[in-house]
Amino acid sequence: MNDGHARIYAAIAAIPAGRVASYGAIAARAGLPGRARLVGRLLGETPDGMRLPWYRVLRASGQIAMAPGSRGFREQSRLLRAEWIEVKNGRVPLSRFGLDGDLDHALWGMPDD
DNA sequence: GCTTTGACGTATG
DNA sequence: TCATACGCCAAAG
Repeated sequence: MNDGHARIYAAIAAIPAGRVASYGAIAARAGLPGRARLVGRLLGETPDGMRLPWYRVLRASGQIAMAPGSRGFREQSRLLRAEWIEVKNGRVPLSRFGLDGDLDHALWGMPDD
């Protein structure tokens, strides 16, 4: 695993519970602006057993990236709702659950920057 | 090596 | 909100 992967994993792991982030935001956070696809590809390769909140990563539109109705899609919806994140038609309102949304959570929850 | 593909993003109409 | 176009780049063939 290279440094880019490690930073992407770190960025994803830094998303607070009950919050979601976009692929682009993760890439930027990992120091790889414009490499949103790299984040998606990496998650596609990530084994299910990986201890990572992959389900908190959505498209910039708030849409779940995986095919509607697929196994991953339903699993992601389930995990999100388990954290009180609202999922309607495969989509999450970023205005409320995004990192800079209305909820009174601390941003990123990571004090190291 | 070249082409295709893809858990994406932004701009534009 | 939907569609189209273009940028991006690592893997797979």
